[in-house]
Amino acid sequence: MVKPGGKVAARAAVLDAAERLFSERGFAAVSLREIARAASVNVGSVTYHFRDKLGLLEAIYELHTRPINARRLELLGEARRVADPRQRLTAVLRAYLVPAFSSSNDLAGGGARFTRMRALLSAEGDPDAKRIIAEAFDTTTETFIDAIRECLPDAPREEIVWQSHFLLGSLYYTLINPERINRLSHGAADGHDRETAIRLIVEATSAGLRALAPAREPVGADT
Amino acid sequence: MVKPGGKVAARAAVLDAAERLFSERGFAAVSLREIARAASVNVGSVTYHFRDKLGLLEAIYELHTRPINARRLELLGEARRVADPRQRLTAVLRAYLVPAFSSSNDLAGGGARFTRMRALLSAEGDPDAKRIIAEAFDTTTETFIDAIRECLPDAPREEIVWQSHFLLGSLYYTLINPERINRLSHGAADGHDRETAIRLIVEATSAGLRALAPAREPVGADT
DNA sequence: TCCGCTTTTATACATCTGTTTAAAAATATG
DNA sequence: CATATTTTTAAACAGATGTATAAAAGCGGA
Repeated sequence: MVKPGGKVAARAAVLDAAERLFSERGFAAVSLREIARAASVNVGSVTYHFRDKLGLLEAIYELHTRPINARRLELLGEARRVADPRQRLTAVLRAYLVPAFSSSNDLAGGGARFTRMRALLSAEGDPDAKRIIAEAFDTTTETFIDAIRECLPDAPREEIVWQSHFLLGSLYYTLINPERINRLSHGAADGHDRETAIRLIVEATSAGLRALAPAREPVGADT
Repeated sequence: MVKPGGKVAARAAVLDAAERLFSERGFAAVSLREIARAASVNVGSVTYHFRDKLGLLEAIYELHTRPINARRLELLGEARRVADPRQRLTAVLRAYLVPAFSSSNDLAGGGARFTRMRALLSAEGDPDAKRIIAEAFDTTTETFIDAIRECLPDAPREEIVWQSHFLLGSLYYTLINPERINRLSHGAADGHDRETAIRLIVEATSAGLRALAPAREPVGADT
């Protein structure tokens, strides 16, 4: 057991440095020695606290998975109480996105840094890492798919799956390559602007989702 | 100079093996010895033909960049001649996607394998690799953004940039994680089905784009 | 203070990395 | 065939990697 007040500053420092480096350059490309150096700690100290490089990754996941999912479900509960189906859909999508995107200042509580790390990890094929990633968020994702279906009863479920897949791809790619937005927009837009990113991903996804539902209203606002 | 008819089978074999391995596991995670082994060739032979690990990556890029861009512009030319703006938008998006997605059987001519490799590379932060990736496709992307603007004159350019960014993110994530579609859909959909993927990405993106055009922005998106 | 436990350190390990070298083999050319 | 060039090979290089080990240091409670 780790005694409170004991000299365990190293553990937190390693955890923070590892998360930062992993989120910047991925899992395989960062060495334990680099993490140790960044945390001003000996290499052996890393394996002492976390057993493995994979153990370190596990610890990072354990730190964030629960809070992010909890916050997501909390926001989802609020969203479900929105009466207007169209606004409800927006609220549901925001409930999914915001906790994954929001402030990374706190070590715990999730945030963009951790999500960026997950984006990089999902790209690396590392089979051992995949075991850790595996379905840490899938059940929550399914809950959201169900919530989306409640907003769009006529849309086929498979296509909702595709759309939410695109949402995640948009999120990940924006976290991985934000400067591409600045480049292609000639500076008119900023890819690091998280609020704008969330808003536009939500708008794009809800438009895509609504396009799935066979036109309910025969007359009315036709695009 | 490489004489035609010379025993340069090794070069092609290395190129193919490298592209396959890079597209499966990324750049940093694949070693030259692994590539050499897969191509039944000596390690020195790889550096003889390609100088570097980076030279190898350059060669793969040179093999695909031009054909893909040529095919894209060819299809774009056809798309621009579509009269109906809505159908034209769809054709423009397809012109962008199809060459990046289509058959990977031929070594040259581009395809999903090469695009998957690019998706992985864009995730790895490798600065040397970034130099090679840099803007091999950005000018083509700008051409497409202009073509989209012609279909949607009222949409602000920055938001078109964002939307095409999401399109690329959706494409990449689908190529990286196709099995997630199968998992979340409980087998009702197949993430490896390229035609469906193209169709749905096009539908989602055009819906998102069209949502930009008519209504004015409700300012200030607060929770 | 001394003791027992936790944490940190230095060091060593085998293995793998990208790259280079010089010799051997294969091929083309006269 | 003999020669010149291209291509392939085996071997070695220095450095980095993840991990293990044993000694040292730090610390809380008696």
